[in-house]
Amino acid sequence: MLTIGALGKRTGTKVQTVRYYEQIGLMPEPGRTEGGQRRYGDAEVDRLSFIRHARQLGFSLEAIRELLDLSDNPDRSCAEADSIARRQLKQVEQRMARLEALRTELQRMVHECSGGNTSECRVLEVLRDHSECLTDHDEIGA
Amino acid sequence: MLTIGALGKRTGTKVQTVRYYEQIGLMPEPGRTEGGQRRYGDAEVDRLSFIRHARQLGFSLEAIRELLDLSDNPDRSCAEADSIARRQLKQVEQRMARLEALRTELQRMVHECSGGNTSECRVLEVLRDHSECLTDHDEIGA
DNA sequence: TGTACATGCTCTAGCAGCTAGAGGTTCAAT
DNA sequence: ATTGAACCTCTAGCTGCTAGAGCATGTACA
Repeated sequence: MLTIGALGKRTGTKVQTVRYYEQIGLMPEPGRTEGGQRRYGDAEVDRLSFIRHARQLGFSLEAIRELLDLSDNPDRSCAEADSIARRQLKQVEQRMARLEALRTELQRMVHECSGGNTSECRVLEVLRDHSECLTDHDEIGA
Repeated sequence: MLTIGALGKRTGTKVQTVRYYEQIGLMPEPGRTEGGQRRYGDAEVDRLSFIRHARQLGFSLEAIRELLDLSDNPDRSCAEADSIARRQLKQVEQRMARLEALRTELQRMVHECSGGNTSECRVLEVLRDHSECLTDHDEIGA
């Protein structure tokens, strides 16, 4: 049986985060010692690893909740998990496209800066006047 | 003179957001009517446009605070603004690299999924077992 | 058996960057 | 004078944690 600290170490999760996951119902309420300390077994290690791994892949906690639910019910259709993953993939691709545009704009700003004082700074000028931009980049970056 | 709503429309900013920027000191406290409503002039339109544009390029509010400060002092060195922009560019590039790795992993998961039920779902399997991954992706996506 | 001290506990508040709602007032047009 | 949209302040909520206060437990060693 593992303490919460040991569980955290095994899965690369902070203790506070484990308790947070329990609080929002992602992790089950574990058994306790007489003194009230949490003790975990292998199932919890697996579940938390799953969660962390999905987080690393950028899945939201809500998406992870769904995935865990699917994982707990082996008879349900794989198509649901697949669609969650596809949704995530699409999000990642959209973000990349956005960042690509931002990078171009930032590179242009930086390359055109030639020193001197701020009254003739290209970086500030571009920020002051949107019409100098090549792309739209209407939505917030990232 | 513009109302807060008109200012918002001109700059593509929600009214609440304008008030929020005022609260955190990014926007100045504007003049008021006798009844207590905010009224804005051209300077505020410019300043808010600057802020929104910088946000669209992904700058944090703290970075924007610095940029505005530089913009308000035309005698200071352009190098500072340049370095803020370079920092932002670097961040964008790092995020892109991270997303690139995530995309690869997600594509692999999705492509290997061949239907059926969740007990043999590749998506869930990959999430369960990190050792199946090609990349490290240790840090949280995005 | 005593004691030290790392680790555990709960509870609350904070981070970015807004957004939404309650409950009330002002402004401009008719 | 009246309507109704837009304004006001204040508070709380969103995601996904993280940090700290103040106290209790567990374990190792003498």
